[in-house]
Amino acid sequence: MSLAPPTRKPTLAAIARLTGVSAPTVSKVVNGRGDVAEGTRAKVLAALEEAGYESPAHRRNSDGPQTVEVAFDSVTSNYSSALLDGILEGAAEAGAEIVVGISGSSRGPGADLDRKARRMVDEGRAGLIVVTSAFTPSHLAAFRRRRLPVVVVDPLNPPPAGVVSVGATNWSGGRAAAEHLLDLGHERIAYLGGPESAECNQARLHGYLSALMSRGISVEAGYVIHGRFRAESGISGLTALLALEKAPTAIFAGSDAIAVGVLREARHRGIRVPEDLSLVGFDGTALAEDSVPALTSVAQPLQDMGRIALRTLLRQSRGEQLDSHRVELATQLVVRESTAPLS
Amino acid sequence: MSLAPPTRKPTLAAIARLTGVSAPTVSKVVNGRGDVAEGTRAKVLAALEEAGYESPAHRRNSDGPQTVEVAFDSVTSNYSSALLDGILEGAAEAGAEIVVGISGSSRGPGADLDRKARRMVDEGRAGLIVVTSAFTPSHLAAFRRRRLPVVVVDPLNPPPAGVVSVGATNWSGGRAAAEHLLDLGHERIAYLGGPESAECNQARLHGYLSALMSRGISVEAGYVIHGRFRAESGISGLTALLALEKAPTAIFAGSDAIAVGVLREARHRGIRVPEDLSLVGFDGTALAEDSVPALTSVAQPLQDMGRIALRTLLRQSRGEQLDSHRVELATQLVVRESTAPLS
DNA sequence: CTGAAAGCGCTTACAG
DNA sequence: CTGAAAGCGCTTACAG
Repeated sequence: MSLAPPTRKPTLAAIARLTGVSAPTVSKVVNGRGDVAEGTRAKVLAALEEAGYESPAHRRNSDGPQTVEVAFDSVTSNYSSALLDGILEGAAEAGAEIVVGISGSSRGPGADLDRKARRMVDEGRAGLIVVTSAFTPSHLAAFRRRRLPVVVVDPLNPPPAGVVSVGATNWSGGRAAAEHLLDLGHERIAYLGGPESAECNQARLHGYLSALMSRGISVEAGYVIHGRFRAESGISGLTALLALEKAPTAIFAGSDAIAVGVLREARHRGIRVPEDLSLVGFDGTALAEDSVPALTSVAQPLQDMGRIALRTLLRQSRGEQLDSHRVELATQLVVRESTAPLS
Repeated sequence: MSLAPPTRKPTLAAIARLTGVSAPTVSKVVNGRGDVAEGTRAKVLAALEEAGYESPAHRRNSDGPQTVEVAFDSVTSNYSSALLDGILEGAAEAGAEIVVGISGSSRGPGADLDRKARRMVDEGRAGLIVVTSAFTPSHLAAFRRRRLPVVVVDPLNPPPAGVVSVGATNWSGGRAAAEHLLDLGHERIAYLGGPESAECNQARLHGYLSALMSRGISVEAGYVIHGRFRAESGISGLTALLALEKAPTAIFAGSDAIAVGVLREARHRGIRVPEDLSLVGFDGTALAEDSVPALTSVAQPLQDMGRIALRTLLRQSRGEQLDSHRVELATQLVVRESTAPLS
């Protein structure tokens, strides 16, 4: 039985003694080296956590404000801007700082990822917010090994179990959009979505499908088209829909950007919105309000999503237990000028 | 005669060898301890400087990538997004990192500023990019004292001598906009600008004035109105212009956002653009392309401006001499649908 | 995959 | 004031 030692900052050697492994092995775990048996790693990680060990890299960065890294796929969209605005707001409240980067979507995840995680530890990042990008098990491994918290906003794929994600009620939003069109008498309603595998896209699509099904309406062949969350996909999507034998009378677009593309192509072809074609967007950014006609759109609380993503990340970084691994904020259908009763 | 040693970072021990004192003594000098003879201290300091020794404290901020801080007044505009995109592009090229913040425009500059500069030094920032904000002599003092380089993009006021600024050829752009309208036969041309004191606004205004003057056309009273670079200023501006005895037949707006406001208010009032009113914007963001009718606008190369601001800052931070304290990139008038001959 | 041994750069305590 | 010696916390190279 030993007296509690004067509480000093635990050293690497102390952790070694505690776990019964050597100092070099602890060093390897701390620095995320690969050549450590999983069992050993787990044991050491637990002791590290328990004792509150801080690596030199961590230590030297932890005296200033916390720094959170944000990886966007692109920064030039109203969606990204609104989200960034919310993240910055949250950071200002928490006294944290934001480093912005573009996720190099060109390269596949690999050794690069490991380097990125290592760099982030070296620079003392509190964690990473990933926006509209894929988050794979190999990401998870690289970040978890180094105890870097991650929050994913609107992930492009279902993130591995245990990864926190923030989004909106995409399914209800999709359902609300379709119901609005159904209520206006439309039955030939198409869906022009983003990347097929994107989780938010899937949810919007299935919300739409469920609304149609519950009214006993089946979706025509060719009425569901996937692309990217960009105006170009709206242009090509409308073009494809008009080539169908039975063109739709209404379109639900998976994002405002897509809807703007539809609008542009419709104008180009002399199709009047909403007289000839009703159109609903998704996101509720300034784009929806500014376009002509103003877009009926399912609004996401993007600023709040950004703020909450930041706060959730910091909470994880402080080691707090989270209530949930998925935060979903309410969407709201905002009716403007781009939808009208079927004539 | 010894061969040049492989250039590694000089260690404390190396400095000791160089000066002929012991390592502990060098350590004392580096850490500013008092118990060192003045002569010894001087000798060691000189060697430290000469060899470019970096203390662990210093090193912790300088071994990673360079970090540049960017202060926006707001991040939710196409203007800011495009600029940020360029800045990030430049940072990726240079291996630098970007910390984004919103400049707290609410508080006046004071002791706060000094704190900010001090914090930036503590965190080892390479410098600061200021976007569309005021940069005053007291900023200059706070940053110069700490040898922190600063680059101002589209400053709201003429920055103090010696501060580097990046912008576009606003005067020529303003002149080009007005000449385009004059060429279409318009003579009653109003200017709806941003903040009166903003340098870029002044340049655009005077470009416009010079075009009118050189055709011997005088500007009606009330035809020049200042506001903010926001849609609201377009709405209020058009309202004010329509209340004049002689309403203009064409408007040159100081930004696309202002022009979009004009467009919205015009539509609201049943005024057709360009049939009843010709309209030219400024910036050439996605806003201009997406609005209906698509805006004739003076395009600024915002991405390039961002990239160049970043590169210029890093060059300063490396101590390179700059050729010029003002970098100006070319603007270009892009004619779209919002302008037509005077009928 | 593990750890004894050697080593790194720096600091401390203290004898002179 | 100075520096030989011991020590700190951590990492590296490498034998097993």
